[in-house]
Amino acid sequence: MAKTTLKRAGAPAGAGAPMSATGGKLPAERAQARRFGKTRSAQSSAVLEDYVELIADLLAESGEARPTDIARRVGVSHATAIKTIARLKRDGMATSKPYRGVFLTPAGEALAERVRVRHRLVVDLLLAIGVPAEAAEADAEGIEHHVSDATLKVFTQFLQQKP
Amino acid sequence: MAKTTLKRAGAPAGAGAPMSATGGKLPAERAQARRFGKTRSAQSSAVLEDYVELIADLLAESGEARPTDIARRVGVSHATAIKTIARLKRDGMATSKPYRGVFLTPAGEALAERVRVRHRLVVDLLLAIGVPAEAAEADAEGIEHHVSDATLKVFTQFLQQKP
DNA sequence: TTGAAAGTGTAGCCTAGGCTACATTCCGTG
DNA sequence: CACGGAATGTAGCCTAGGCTACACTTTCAA
Ligand SMILES: [Mn+2]
Ligand SMILES: [Mn+2]
Ligand SMILES: [Mn+2]
Ligand SMILES: [Mn+2]
Repeated sequence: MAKTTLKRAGAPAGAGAPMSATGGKLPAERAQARRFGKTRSAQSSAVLEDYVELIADLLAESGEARPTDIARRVGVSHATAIKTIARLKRDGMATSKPYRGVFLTPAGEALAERVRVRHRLVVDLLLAIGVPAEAAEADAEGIEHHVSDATLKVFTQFLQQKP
Repeated sequence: MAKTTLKRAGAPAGAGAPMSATGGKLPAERAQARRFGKTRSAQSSAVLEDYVELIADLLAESGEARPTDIARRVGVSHATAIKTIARLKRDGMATSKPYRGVFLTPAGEALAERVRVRHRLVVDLLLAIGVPAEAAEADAEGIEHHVSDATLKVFTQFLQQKP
């Protein structure tokens, strides 16, 4: 086939930092990988966080949290909601008996409270810098799961000094 | 078993708004479901957006984007990277031939540019309100995928008036 | 020039989180 | 008190996005 032997481009041999032969992987690369990993891990708790927050809301509003109500509010089928509730139970966040609605364990309530506070803080910050209400609510629903404690603290300070 | 017939709690009959019998579902419920749906849809493009941005970076830095480099930067196995690249190709964002590295289509380059600008804007906003650099970088990696155009515009305005 | 190391690709497995279809249970009315 | 409709639960299917193990190709150094 006489394929022309293509030399690999870039990074010839001693490109930039010598990387000290400690097994490769420059610190900048590590840092980026760690950030992506953090994002993945935050994302993996996002759905459960939203469910716990929502269940707490329903319990506070009406005294019960039924799968169908949860499903309608989240916008998924009831079968999907029930499977997610099963994961919550598996993780010790919720309890339920057949046909009897869902309740939160102490761990679940604690998580719900943290998530609720964080949600409100994110919305308030977006509003404070001028984001329209509906966009703030919509964006916060995704953003909240990626806001670290350090960033959350800064949000709080910003909101205190502002008004 | 003599299970006491538990009456369902809450929402007795005429709770709050009459919901007009148009098939149920109060507007507030709809709005919340729509927000959750938006979040799900934003999330589903997140990984592909990050890959496209990263591939553009690698191409700019060194002229090539190889699966192993992508995998190392993202922090996943090379097999996972290759499968994601396959999705990018399926979606018309990238091209590649066996053993020859990955390139972006015009659509892929356009997406990369948008994602790059948005990423920077989110980081800059976090920095502007006082978030420490490393937290800003880490959180932005997740937040960016949930920032709407409306919110992005507000971020731009905020950054212009600030410094 | 050739062989070993590095890179690439494939196969197969797993979980999360969606869905539809169907079976079962509950509950308010007639 | 019996039904019929609503709610609940189960089964099975799908894709995304992780992983390891193994096979094949390329590249580079001896
Ligand atoms: Mn959320
Ligand atoms: Mn929320
Ligand atoms: Mn990202
Ligand atoms: Mn990014």
